[in-house]
Amino acid sequence: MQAVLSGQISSGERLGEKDLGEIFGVSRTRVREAMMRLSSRGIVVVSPRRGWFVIEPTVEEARETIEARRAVEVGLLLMQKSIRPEAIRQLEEHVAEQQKAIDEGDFARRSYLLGHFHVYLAEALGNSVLAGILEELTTRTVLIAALYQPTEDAQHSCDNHRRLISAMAAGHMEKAVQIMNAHLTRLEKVLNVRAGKKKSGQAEK
Amino acid sequence: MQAVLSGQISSGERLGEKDLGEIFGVSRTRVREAMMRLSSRGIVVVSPRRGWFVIEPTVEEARETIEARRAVEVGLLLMQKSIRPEAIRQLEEHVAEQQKAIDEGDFARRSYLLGHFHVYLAEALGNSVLAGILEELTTRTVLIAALYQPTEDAQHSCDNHRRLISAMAAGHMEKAVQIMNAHLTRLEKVLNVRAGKKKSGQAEK
DNA sequence: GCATTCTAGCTTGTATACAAGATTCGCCCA
DNA sequence: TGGGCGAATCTTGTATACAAGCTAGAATGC
Repeated sequence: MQAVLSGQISSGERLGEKDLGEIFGVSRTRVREAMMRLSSRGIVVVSPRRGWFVIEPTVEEARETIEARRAVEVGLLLMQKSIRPEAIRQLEEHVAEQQKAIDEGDFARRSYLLGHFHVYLAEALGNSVLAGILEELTTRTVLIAALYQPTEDAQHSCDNHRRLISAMAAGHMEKAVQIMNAHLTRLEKVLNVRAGKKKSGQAEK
Repeated sequence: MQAVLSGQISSGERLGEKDLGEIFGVSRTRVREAMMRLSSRGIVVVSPRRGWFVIEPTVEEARETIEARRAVEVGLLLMQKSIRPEAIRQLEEHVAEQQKAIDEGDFARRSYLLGHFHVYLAEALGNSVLAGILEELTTRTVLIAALYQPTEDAQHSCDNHRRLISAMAAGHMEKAVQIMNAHLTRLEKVLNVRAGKKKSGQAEK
C-alpha cells in the first residue's frame, strides 16, 4: 500500500511471486497470502498463470471509487458534532509535514503524505474502521490520478487540506464538506475529459 | 459472509481449516486463502496455532463499525441528486421479498435479506464499490446485533426500509437520511446499555 | 480428593514439490 | 524477409510434508 501511495509502484505493474519473495526474504506462500489480501481490497488483480498486477481502473471504476470517497468523507465530516482540539492540532502537524516534503522536493514522501492525510483524518476523528476503508480508497485514487491526471498539483492539494482544517476548527462543517466536495469534483473532471479522449482515440497503450 | 448474514455462524465460533476443507472438498491451502481474505475484511481473526474465529467485536469496535455505517450510508444518500425510478422499483421488490421471508418464518433468509438490503441499496444507486464496503460493514453489524441485541425486531427493520424507499422516491433526501440515522442510533443505544451492564457485571460468558 | 506436571494428539505456520498453463524465442517455410 | 509453428522455460495453482506450538487428558504427588 505504501509503495503505491508514494508512487514507487504504478498501475499495470506486474508483481511476480518469486521476485517479491526474494525481496522480502520469504517463500511464495507468504507472498501469496499478502497478494490475496491486497486483491480482496481491490489493489491488485490476478491473471491466471500470468501473475499479479496492480489494478488499472477503467474510467467507470475510477468514477465509482471517487464517488465512494465522496460518500465516505462527506459522511465522516457531517457525523462530527464537535471536534476535539487535539485532533485539529494533530492534523495541522500532518499538513506541516506535507508542506515540508513539498518544499524539500521529496517526491515519494510528498505523494505518500498527501494521500495518507485522508486516512489520518478519519483516524484523528476517532474512527479506525473508516480509516481502514479510506486507506483502500485513497490508495486506489492515487493509482487513478497517476493514470488519468498527468500532473497533480501537490501545493494545491496541501492548501486544500489546510483550508479544510480551518473550516473544521471554526466549526463550519458545511464549508468543510464543500471543500471536500470541490476537491473530489476536480479529480472527477479530469476523468471526464480523459474519457472523452479515449472514446475518440481508442488505443492508449 | 452469507453464513454470517443469515445467522448460521455466529460470533466466537471456531472455524477449523481441516473441517472447512472437508466441507467444501478442497485442501487447506484454499481454505487458508479464503480465511486470509475474510480476515482482511475484518470478519474473522486468527489466533496463532489455535484456529480461526469469527470476530467478537468489543463495544468500542462495535460503536466504530456502526458509526462507519452512518458515515457511508448517509454519505451515499446525500450524494444522490436524483434517483432512477428503476432503482426504486428494484428496492421495493427487495423489500417485498423481505416481507415474504418474515411472513413465512424463514429465519435464515429473513436475516440475510434484512442485512443485505443495505448492500443492495448501494448497488441499486449505482456504486458497487460502496456496495462492497457495505457488505463488510453490515456483516459485522449482524454479528454485533447478535452479540449485544438479543432480540431484533425484523418487522420493524422491514418497515423502516419501506419508509426509507418512500422518502427517496418522493425526493425527500433529508427525511431518508433522518430515517437511516434513527435506525443506526437505535442500534447504538442498545450498545450503550449493554456497555454499562458489562462494566458492572464484568464476566459475561 | 485436588492440584500439578508431563505427554500425546491435534492444529496451524511455512516451505517445497509437482502440475498446468502462458510466454518467448528460435526455427522453418512461403 | 516476414509470419506461423513448436518446444523450452518460466509462472502460477494446488497439494502435501514437516515443524512448531497449543490443548486436553492421564498420571502423579500431596
